Amino acid sequence: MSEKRLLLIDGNSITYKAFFALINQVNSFVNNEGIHTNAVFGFNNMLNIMLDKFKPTNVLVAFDAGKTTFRTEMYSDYKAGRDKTPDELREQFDYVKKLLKNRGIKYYQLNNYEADDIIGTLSKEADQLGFETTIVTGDNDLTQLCSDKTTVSISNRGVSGVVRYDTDYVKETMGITPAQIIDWKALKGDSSDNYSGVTGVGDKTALKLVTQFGSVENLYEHLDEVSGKKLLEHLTEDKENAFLAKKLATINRDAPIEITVDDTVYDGDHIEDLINFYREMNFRKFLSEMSADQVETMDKVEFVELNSDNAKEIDVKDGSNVSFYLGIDGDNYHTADYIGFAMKVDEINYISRDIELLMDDNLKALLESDKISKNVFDGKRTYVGLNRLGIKLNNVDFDLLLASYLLDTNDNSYDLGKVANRHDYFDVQSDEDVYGKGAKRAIPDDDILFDHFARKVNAINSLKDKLFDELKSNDQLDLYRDVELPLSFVLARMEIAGVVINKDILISMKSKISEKLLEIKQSIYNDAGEEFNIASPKQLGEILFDKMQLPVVKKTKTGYSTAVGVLEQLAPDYPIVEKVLEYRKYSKILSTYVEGLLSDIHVDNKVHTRYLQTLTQTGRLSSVDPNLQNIPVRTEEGRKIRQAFIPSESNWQIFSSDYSQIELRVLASISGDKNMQDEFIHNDDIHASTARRIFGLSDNSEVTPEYRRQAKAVNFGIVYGISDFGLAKNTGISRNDAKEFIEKYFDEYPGVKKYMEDSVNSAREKGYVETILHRRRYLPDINAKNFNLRSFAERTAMNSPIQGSAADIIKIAMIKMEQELEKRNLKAKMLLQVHDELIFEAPSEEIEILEELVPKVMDSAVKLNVPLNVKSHYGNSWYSLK
DNA sequence: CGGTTCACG
DNA sequence: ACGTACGTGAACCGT
Repeated sequence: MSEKRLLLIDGNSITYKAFFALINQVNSFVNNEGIHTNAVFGFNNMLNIMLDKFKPTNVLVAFDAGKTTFRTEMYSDYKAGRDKTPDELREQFDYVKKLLKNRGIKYYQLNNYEADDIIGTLSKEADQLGFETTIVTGDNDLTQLCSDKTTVSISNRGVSGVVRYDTDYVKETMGITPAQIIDWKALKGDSSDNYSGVTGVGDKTALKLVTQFGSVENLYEHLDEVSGKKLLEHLTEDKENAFLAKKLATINRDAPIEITVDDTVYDGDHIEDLINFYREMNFRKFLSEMSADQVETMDKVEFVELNSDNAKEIDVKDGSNVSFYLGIDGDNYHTADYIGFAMKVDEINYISRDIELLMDDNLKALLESDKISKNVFDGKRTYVGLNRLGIKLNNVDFDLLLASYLLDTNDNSYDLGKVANRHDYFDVQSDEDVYGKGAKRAIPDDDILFDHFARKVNAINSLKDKLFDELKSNDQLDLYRDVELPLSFVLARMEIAGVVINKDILISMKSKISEKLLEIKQSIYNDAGEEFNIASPKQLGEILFDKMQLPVVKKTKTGYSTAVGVLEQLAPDYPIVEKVLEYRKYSKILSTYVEGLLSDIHVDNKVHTRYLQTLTQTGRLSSVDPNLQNIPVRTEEGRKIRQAFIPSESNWQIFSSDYSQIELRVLASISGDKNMQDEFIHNDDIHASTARRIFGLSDNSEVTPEYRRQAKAVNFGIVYGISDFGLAKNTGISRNDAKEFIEKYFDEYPGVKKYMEDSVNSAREKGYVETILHRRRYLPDINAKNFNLRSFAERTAMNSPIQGSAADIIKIAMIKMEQELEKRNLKAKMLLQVHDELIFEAPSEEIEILEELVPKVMDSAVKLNVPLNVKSHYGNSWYSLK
């Protein structure tokens, strides 16, 4: 890389691009003074990418000075007819310039000239001085400036994706030199700049002419060589136009600018001003990304290092409140090492790396006390971490992570610093900034670590009142206090309990399946005539569709699709495809479930999953390390995996209860649709009833399995926020049929139709939708101009309250269930939750009790306008539930 | 690290 | 005309 690197940015063009790339969020990017900030934000994003990639020594951003330039003198309609700049954008130009100032970047504009000319003039000087130059812009005009030393990056997708043009690239893609782009534009004109070239000459013809004649001048000297009578006529008639257009298209590389490359030296961010500016703009993202330099601008924090002596002296009165943070080095808190802890008591921050201090009587009693309340970040993590030390965390009042997630499901990072930043609290950094990331990650020395920990407990402590106020004004305090907070500890205890896995079963499955796979693999190689990686969609596609010439059913962005649906269509005619399907099925079972599960077994022969309580956008849980919410059940081969999930004691059983059609029942209840409600109240077969309605059959008539299957698909579609296209694609019926089904459905269930419309309308007005317990999901795209984004938001508006309310219901059931087990002194333990299903282990003699108790608790968890229905099963393993 | 595939509700 | 079913996690490929 050259020592001298100049970055030239077309300020107007990039600001425009940034504004329209983030147009959907224009209303969520508003600072405290009501100024829109989306273009400033997008501009800065682009800047970060270019600075990082190009590491320039010199930078200049050029702006257009005004409407009139030497080009408008030449041609008064130059750039006429352009849409007026929106007010929301106009107000941002001054802030882009402020941003540049604070980032230590020069900018320049010159009366009578466009940004292009400034860039052209400077890049010429830079070329002569031996600079390596990169020009960043949003439009293609500047590609004429490409040279050996100068490349032009054109942003396409939003502002962060760029296409890089250098001389070779221009030659390769267009077959002409960068300078000839001027001649090309002279002939074809430029509609966005509002000048025409030669009538009837577009991109293609212009390119042909330039390739043949080299320049406009040469073309007009050899008009006799032009083929085509019409074309010749047009060229002759529009000669003047062509020469004018060439002048307009030519960037002036000798503009009378008053700066030189020497004036563009880049000296880096003005940290303090930049932080203030980011705060003024509400740019939490950039603030949180700032380097350790930020620490210097933050107030100093005091802390006291704890040791075995002063730890005994901490005296906390009953009725008081402390903030506590337990540092664990990694995601998996069941096994990861401890880093240390911090505790804020009466405005004093106590810190230590010595985790054993927590096990001393004094601190242990404090954490276990039901008289002293605690504030934490991620109570579940803290509970499990302390449990490993034999400490039972008690009386948690505030969980920053949980509260933040309830306020906005997007504020769900497991990094305390990032979450605090999102609530405008900036006196704490993210772990990534303090520890580094990837291979460089390391726990720092005491002084840095203690400072960071002290800031963490400060952040927890400081945000408590603010977040409680916000929960209250959202009407979400009950959801927090009665559901999510108690649930976090129910989940902690389920995770700690774990599930016993019979290793021997998995090991024997492993050898059987491996053998089978070897067999299938050989047979596939035989059919293909060569060996290849069957697991590679690319290689498989080449074998099937190139070498063996199978008909192509569907393509993906990157090549042939080899998804199940595609292969299933081909399977009847091509034995190799059938074998590939077999291979896929067994290798999935082997790698994800047999080998995957084996590698997740702890020393106690159990798997201890982690439920992510603050991840999903709907309020559901998710499960990781291992994911126990997607253990196979639909095919017999896969289902056998469940044989390995067994009770922890002999003579115990696995017991499971699940809600039937909980989402449809929720829909019937919240939509108020009388017809659907009646069907659930009468305990009808809902899919059969739907079939009778949409196919116009008489009441109580037999419903064929095919009709029922289609009606079931429609019911699913309704819950997902239906579209005729989606339904057609998923069921294989025609789009017209799908459309008719949906119309008939809405005729028959008018309450459902109204609910769908109301959901979308309410989302448009409020910007969010909510569940029966006021769980919120914000939908910023609901008013988007982009059809795709908007449609997606609309379907989400219909689906999220349904899926989310079902999640609310089972969460309440879980809390009540744990209480009931305790109250009745049962040995039974709740182990797993799979969205609409709770799984327990219990001594055989308790099964009878559970059969009555669990459904009772589950179906009375929340009072709906329709009954809930719960079915139970039990057996010796998760496989053999009867 | 994004794309594809496939496991679940 | 646009081009989609809702919500997840893990393994693997290939850049």
